[in-house]
Amino acid sequence: MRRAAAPGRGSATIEVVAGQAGVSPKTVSRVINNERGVRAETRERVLTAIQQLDYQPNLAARGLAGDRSFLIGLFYDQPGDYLSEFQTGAVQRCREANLHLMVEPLEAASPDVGRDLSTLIRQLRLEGVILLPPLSDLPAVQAILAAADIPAVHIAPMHAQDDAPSVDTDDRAAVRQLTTELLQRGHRRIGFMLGRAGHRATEQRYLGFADAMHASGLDIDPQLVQAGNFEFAEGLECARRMLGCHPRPTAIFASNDDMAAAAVSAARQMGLALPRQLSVVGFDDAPVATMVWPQLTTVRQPVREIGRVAAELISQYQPHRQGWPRPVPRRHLPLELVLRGSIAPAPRDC
Amino acid sequence: MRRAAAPGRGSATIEVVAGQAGVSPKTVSRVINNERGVRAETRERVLTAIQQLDYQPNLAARGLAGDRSFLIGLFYDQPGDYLSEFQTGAVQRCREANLHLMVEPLEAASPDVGRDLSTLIRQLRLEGVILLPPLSDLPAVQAILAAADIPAVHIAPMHAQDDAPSVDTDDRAAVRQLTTELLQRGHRRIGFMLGRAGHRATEQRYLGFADAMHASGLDIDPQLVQAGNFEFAEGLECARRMLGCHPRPTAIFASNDDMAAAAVSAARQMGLALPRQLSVVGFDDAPVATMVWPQLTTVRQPVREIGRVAAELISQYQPHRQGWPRPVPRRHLPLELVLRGSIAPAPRDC
DNA sequence: AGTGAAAATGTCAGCGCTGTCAATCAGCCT
DNA sequence: AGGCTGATTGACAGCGCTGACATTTTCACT
Repeated sequence: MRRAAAPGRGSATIEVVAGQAGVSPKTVSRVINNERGVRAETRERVLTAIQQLDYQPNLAARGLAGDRSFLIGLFYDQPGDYLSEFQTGAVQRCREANLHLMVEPLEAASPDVGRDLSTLIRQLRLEGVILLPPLSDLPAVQAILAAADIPAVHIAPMHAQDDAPSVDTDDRAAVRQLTTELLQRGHRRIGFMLGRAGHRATEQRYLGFADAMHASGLDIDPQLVQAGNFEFAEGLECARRMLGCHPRPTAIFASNDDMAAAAVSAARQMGLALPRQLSVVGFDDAPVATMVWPQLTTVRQPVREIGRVAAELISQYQPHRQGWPRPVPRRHLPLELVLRGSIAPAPRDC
Repeated sequence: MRRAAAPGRGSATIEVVAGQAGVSPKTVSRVINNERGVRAETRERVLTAIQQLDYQPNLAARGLAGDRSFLIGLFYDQPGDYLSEFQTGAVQRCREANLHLMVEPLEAASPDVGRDLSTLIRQLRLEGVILLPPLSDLPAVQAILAAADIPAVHIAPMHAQDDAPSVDTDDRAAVRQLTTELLQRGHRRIGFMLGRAGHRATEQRYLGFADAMHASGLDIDPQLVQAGNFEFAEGLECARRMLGCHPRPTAIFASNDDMAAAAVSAARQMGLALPRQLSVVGFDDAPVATMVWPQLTTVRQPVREIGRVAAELISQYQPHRQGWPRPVPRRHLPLELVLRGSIAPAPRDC
């Protein structure tokens, strides 16, 4: 039995469009889905009808009939600026591909991470997922995804999977270059503040630092390498420990801007004049980078662009062909060095 | 013709569950949708079958048959910490209600804001939307929503609509209290830095300041009220202008922490000792509040909780009854004052 | 003009649920 | 026991679209 149509809501159906264009519903469907095998003139006619009727295909019906969902999942562990920038980029790209993005929190540390993910995937029938670090490196997550045969794009994974595309930036080179800037300004004792364990960024940024030091024939004083976790409070402790060393470092490279800001703060509290007595470098070009004085020399990440690219990669997956194009796509996005007032030549008296 | 089922993907259908439980599919449907009129014992049997088969109803099919989408839209204009905290809370609540959240950027300033919104609503067939400021005050947006008959929850709207629920916090009272703290410490010349025009927060926070000043019989020096826009850079300018006044203010109340941090920075650059020569107060308890020295006295917003409540309100809408419960739900969430080192007694010599 | 192959278009069932309404059942009264 | 009422349950079509396959059209070439 035919029920009353919802009043006003929703738009015309595909049949109405077909009538208006003088073709069968199937042909309209072909046009909507951009299938080949429709004469240009016919396509034009259909498109016109769609416009005239302001027709929007019914997602649920398309999904049910075609066994699709048009949904991409974006999973994150930590809310924050990074996430919201990233998702803004990803949504933009999804719109162009006529996909939609479901942004979902997922606790990396929770023992239920697998079950939670699994439920979401099956409930939403996601066509693909994007994993933000550190989720991109969780074996439990990868297992679920593989079992469900869901394509995943990993953002800055520590260990790139052979069969999973990834997007990252060359943090190592950027840190190497910025460390070299410090070396060129005469710094020899440089402290390094590590990020949270288990992140690619943590590893790569340190390696870049080591690269530059070794290339200049300098040894790294283990006392001057402190384990932070990307957070300000921890950065404060690290900085204090470093600045308590003798001889004191003349520069500190922090793995992100929050910790760099902490270094600035700690130094100031110890009465040091910045940047004369201490140079500080950070990473991310976070808002705080321009909120401290002197403003931080840092590295700008194109976060929104990374989001855009991640969404683009997902849409390259061919479900019914062989899956990912070969070789599996990997994108490395360029980083931009941002030189600001927080670095200066090394003091003489050191 | 029956096509081959997708291999492995997806779960059992409602028919399989019905078979296992020895009831008709319709009864399973009743249980899933929590309809009344199912005997407790029958319900139990169905639930068991669902568990055993790990059945997940097909969203697309439910949507198509029931003319629903199970989707709530969250629209934002500005990415950032606020957004990502908010959405985390909203998603949590949505999960409990078996709804899903689509987070979508929408440029408030764009002339296409209406068209963009309209497309999204019709494409996704959203069942409700949450509007973050300043979208919550855009007439164009409200018109679209009303025309499409979509329930909307407004977050911190300037002008609460009679027929639209809203969630907000009593910024006015919080600022009044904190201003009083300054007054009690002997401050008389207090500068106030406004937020971006068009936000409820901007208006309410200023009113709270004015309340406290007037309650103490003090006049507000127009020179000491400067128009910022919630951003650090602008805050820096505002602070410089204020601190250039004679006599200099002994305290500055900024409408958010970024601008308060700017005030700290500006004061420091002018050689003032903080908090001895200048007290500073912010709002939000943003990360930067504990990254500057001295740490900012501020107001903590329960952002995640606001998100949760917004999602809860949306699910109170009764599409086929009279719409919103009466009176239209409005929630005011409590704010927490956070007293930190950035305020001190007013200096004598002023 | 006639032929065959490829291109374009159409037909129709069915995706997995839920709305409508009909059928059945349990409990209660006379 | 029979009849009545309200509570449960079931039968069935159809939501709007797309997959598989059938049919028609087009067009190059004989």
